[in-house]
Amino acid sequence: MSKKKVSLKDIAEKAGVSTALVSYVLNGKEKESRVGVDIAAKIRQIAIELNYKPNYLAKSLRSGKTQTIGLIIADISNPFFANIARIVEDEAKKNDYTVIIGSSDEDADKSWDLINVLLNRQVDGFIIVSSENTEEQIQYLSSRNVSFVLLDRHFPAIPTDYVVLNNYHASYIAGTHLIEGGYRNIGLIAYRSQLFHMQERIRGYVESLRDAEITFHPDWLTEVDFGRIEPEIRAGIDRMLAADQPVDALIFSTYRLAISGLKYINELGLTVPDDLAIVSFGQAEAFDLYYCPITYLQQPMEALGKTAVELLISKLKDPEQPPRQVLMEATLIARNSSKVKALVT
Amino acid sequence: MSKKKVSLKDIAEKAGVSTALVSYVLNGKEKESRVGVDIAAKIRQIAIELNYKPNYLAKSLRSGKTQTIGLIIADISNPFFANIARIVEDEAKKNDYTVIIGSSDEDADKSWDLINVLLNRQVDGFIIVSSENTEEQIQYLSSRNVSFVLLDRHFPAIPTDYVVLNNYHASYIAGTHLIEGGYRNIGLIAYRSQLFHMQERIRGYVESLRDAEITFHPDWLTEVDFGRIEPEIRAGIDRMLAADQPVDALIFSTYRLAISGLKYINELGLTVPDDLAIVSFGQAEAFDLYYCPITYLQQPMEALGKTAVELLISKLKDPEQPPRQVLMEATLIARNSSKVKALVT
DNA sequence: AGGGCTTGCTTTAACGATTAAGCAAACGGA
DNA sequence: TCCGTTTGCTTAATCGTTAAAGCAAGCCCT
Repeated sequence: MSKKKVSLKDIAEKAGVSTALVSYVLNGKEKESRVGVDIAAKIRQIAIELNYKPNYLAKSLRSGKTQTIGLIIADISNPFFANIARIVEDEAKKNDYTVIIGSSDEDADKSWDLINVLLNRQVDGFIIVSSENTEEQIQYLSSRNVSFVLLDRHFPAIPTDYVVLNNYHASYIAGTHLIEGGYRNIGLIAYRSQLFHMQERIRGYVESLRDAEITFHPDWLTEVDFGRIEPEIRAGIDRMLAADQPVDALIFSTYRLAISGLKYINELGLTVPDDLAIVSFGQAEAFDLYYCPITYLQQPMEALGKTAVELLISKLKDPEQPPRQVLMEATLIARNSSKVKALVT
Repeated sequence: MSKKKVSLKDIAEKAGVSTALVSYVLNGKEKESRVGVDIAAKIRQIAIELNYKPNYLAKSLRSGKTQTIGLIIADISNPFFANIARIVEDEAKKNDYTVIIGSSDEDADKSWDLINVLLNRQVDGFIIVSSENTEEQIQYLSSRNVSFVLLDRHFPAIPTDYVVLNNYHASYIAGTHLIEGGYRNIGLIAYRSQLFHMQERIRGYVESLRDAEITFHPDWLTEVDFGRIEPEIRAGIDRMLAADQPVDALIFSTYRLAISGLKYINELGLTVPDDLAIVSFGQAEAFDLYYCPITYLQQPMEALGKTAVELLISKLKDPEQPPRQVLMEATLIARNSSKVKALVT
């Protein structure tokens, strides 16, 4: 496409020098390479005149670096991840990196595909929001000495760089908040997943009950299959409400589960928070719009995204450095959906 | 990073032939290049053994093609665009293209930046959701003979390839739907924008009123500044409700306006649809979750994204072909927010 | 048998940039 | 004056791939 590009050679010819000199000057290596002051000025001048833009492909081929980061995200249609993507992109650009985003759609095969495509494209490193059953992919990258940072989710068994939420604590806070609001029979809806962040969310919830000396009732925990969210949430909520000790509050461990669950709660004609108090992970416009604004755990998205980029870039500079791990805290944004329980007199 | 890559040379050495032969074989040019059948087989064999992966950088440098598409989106945090991005990515991958996504955040300067970065990265072509005041950017690309397809928004004054919604008709349908539901005083909230798609949405609305012989009242139209959505929507709704002929129905011309508007309507304590019927462009989980599900104009996202990719790829194959324009229809999904007006007796 | 075609491969240049190595001219020191 | 250093530039190799051009051996045809 388009007009012929300006290359070093064009500048060299116009200046009557070799391409080497031009390269030295335009890369600020005039000192080390003993380039004459006047010719350097002339070269710079001509470069501007011709509006020279270096060819990244050639640069990359030579250097083996593409200044490109591969971002593999579990689900781009989730607004949380879409925002993370935007933040990562911005931050990367500030550091002169370009980001190639791929969505694995929570599918291990798609994730493999993406990794291979991006490796082929010679990305310098990865930021990865891992899906289920992708440990081997992470191991593979590790074994090939590819630089990467895990974001939002990590595998405790594999020593890697990562930036994640303190999911245990976030969940614990959510449980405690409801308990302090007078709710006693608190349910949790989570994904049926081996992913550590999900296990931690369950653990935090369970321990918040235990610390308040509330006996956890197995019926209060619904684990939902990723592929069958709708029906399993319905069944789960039904079961929770029909339990010996029916739940009076629900924690949703992700945004998507909350959306689905709230729809069903609407259908059932239940009122939030009188019939059922709600706290959810994630954040979304939908929560503001709900007739009763939803209490949610706010994740430090900016910080998560920025830190991931920082860690990766620092790793790219010095691949030998030991892995760094960052744990961040969520903030509970209390709203009406979890307001102090009305006394039943 | 990582182990040394396998190159054509490695295969050539192992097979005891020149790299040229290897290149011919692995590119399926054995016939034209008269490569011996047995040596071809041997080369292929070795390539598999060594797990050869071609170096895209070198290929691209040589060919001038990167098999990469730049996707510039007006706002990635908008779920509509995030979904479009995903569809474009999938479709591109099917055609062996990689997508680099950039969000211009509705900002012309950022859009310029992105275009330059991506041009420097030698993308083969662009798919662009234009922001306001970016005609000159489109003109520039045109004049440089860069291949691109406009998506969702276009500039009628510039002859380009594009794939957009029939915004006029969509808006007309929305208006007509409300009129048929018995609403007479219908307001529209739109962006204050010169972008053609927005103008068309306004035109469609106005003409739906005219065709129903309803006199359009200027107070019924609120145009909102992109940077000041919240306050201007509030002011606009206040004005519409205080008008001589207060509105009994509202059309939101984008998803984001609807979210903002509905929040305020909630605050005012108005009931949808009894106090105010609603129809909105865009689609989102939030609309399902609202206590009264929102009627919306469903856009053929799949088709939009896929067609854009198709047009672009076909343009890349033959850059000389005349521009093609595609107009798609929205479907009105009627729900409770616009149900037939209860008779006031 | 000698000229031309076919077959099967190699050589070489090129894409655009970087960089080690080389080389001539000018300069400095004793 | 002579040798060694510095200065200022060029040459050439390299990254991995492609493709035009070249070349030797074997074939056919008359």
